[in-house]
Amino acid sequence: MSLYITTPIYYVNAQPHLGHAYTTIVADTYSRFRRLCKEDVRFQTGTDEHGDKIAEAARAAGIAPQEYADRISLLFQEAWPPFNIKPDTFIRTTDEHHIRTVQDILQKVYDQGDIYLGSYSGLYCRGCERFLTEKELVDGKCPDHQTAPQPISESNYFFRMSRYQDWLIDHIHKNPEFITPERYRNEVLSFLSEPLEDLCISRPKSRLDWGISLPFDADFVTYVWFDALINYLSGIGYPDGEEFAQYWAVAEHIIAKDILKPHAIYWPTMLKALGLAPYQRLHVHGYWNINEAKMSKSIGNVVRPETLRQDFGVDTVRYFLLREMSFGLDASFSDESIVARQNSDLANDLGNLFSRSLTMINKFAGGTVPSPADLEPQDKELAGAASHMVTAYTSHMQNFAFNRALQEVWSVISLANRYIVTSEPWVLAKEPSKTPRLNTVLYHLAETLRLIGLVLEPAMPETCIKMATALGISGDAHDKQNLVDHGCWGLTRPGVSIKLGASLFPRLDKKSKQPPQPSPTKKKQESPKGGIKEGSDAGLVSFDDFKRFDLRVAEIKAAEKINKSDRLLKLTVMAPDTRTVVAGIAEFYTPEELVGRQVIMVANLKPTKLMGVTSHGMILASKDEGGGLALSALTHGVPPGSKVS
RNA sequence: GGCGAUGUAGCUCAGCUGGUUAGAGCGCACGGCUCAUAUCCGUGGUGUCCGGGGUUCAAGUCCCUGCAUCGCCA
Repeated sequence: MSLYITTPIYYVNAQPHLGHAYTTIVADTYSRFRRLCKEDVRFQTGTDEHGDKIAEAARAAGIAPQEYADRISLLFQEAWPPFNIKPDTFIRTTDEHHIRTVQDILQKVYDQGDIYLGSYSGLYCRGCERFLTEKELVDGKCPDHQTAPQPISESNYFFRMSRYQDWLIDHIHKNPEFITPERYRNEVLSFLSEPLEDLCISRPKSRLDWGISLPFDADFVTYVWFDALINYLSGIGYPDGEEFAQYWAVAEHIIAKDILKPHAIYWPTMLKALGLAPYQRLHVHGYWNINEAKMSKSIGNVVRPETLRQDFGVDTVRYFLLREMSFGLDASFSDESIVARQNSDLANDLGNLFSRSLTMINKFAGGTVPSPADLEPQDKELAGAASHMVTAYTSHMQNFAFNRALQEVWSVISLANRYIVTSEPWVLAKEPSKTPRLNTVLYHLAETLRLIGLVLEPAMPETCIKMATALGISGDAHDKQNLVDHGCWGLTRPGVSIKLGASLFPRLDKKSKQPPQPSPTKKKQESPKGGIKEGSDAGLVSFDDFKRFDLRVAEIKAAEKINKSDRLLKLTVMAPDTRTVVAGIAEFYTPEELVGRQVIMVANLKPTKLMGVTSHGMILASKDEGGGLALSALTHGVPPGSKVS
């Protein structure tokens, strides 16, 4: 069996964040798992580089789009190796080969009549240079430019997606695993219960020229999906590459839920139009919330994978992400929870089991794994549990239930810790007559650890190398380990020498209780020498605490009363991003006198809904005894978004 | 507005096709051990299983309804 696994290609309008890291780590873990099953795996990731957001960002940065794309793409290429992730291909939509493939496919689909010229109409904002949806409008105006968008219609090319709707519904019904988990399959089916509209796949070059030219009309470029999705084919050499022949039939895509529709609807219909079989499975995962808030640039709580890695180490991050999220559902990230996982699961349970077992083999058996003698029920129980772990783990991994697969391993770790307590090797070691019994116990521990180290390899490759090395399996022998040949009990050869090494995982100091919403960019490691006790001076906060507040200068761009409220005003501020803030100042200021003012805002306050409007920050003001109110202000104007400290 | 999901211990969650005193991990309290990374093991408590109604001999589990949160669509 082979496997072709992909992550989405990441859009180069942002740097890698926790979500990218999760998808990619899942893909890598699954790749490693299938390789551990002796299968042939091809793993692809990459970057998506065309489109108006990129053209715009490049313009803002004063460089060419290609240069901009090169820069950000490089950040993605460099992000993965430190996590022990080595994709077989890193594809870019600006690759020559990709561009040619997209054009070939467009021509083919056009020739067979599935692409036609039609007209597209919508509300167009000249300032934004794009169509806005009704939802984005504020009082019928563009929130960024305060102008009413023009209803215009323009010619564009469309893909006849609707033609394949019935086929797709049928395919999803006949293949229950086509889209998993089931909730997303249901969502897609529900969407498909309404007639599909054809898909607009072009943009006139007069508006956007950063894209792939349509081969049959040089006045247009391809828009988004007909470019991006095709990476899955161009990356393996469609139409006549050897790898395409080998891997397309076994393709599985991993995505986050925000791009479900393109992958579950556009992509299969595109493939059908091309006369290709659809992919095998689509695995859809949820979002990581940060301290219960959505991760977003405007809140300023974006978590960078590299920061995490430096703070916690690769395998702790990999383990945490796989263990904490139930694949398909949202999960929440916080420094506290990752510290808790590291301490309890990794340091106390696994690390300590490993350390105490090896120490005992070293002390009580001269540093070699002894031969087991007669078995007692508890030995059989442990061996049975370890064998069962391998099969249960395998089936959970197949189903993308990484958290459950890991739980299976931890139930054996916990059993092994109990096994030590009940068999008391340190007591056995004191009586020479008990040596055979002692040897049996030590052998069982070594063998259990070998199997644990074997199955944990996909999730924690680095740790497993350390474990295998300590147990006398090193280098080449370790690389050749697999579940098929080495997944059963009893393969450790008595007499093999163990090597003591450093602890697998250090225990981390628990940070003192924190209110939610710490600044995630902050380094978690305080100087251990600092020694300042927090909370000992009632009412005083440390400078570190203060630093967690992100205070910014916000310029008020628009203000309006919120219906049904006497006190609340809805403010649109620039800091420098545009965001909505609700302030309880309507009794003191009219909307008109506020526009243009600069005030001080708490920029990383957890968003909250007031009278139905979500507020992303808090404006600072002072209320005097007489009931008056004065807004915070600066002595002279500064660039919006400047930091206040 | 339409469709759907979710609501279970302080926290995070598991509870398949309805069936004995509702579970796990973390946290907390107490006890034990000393091989080990102040680790490990044992014991313990708390739950109107979101509210209300219904079906059934029996409902956290099915049906209706209300509330809350979230998602998709419009």
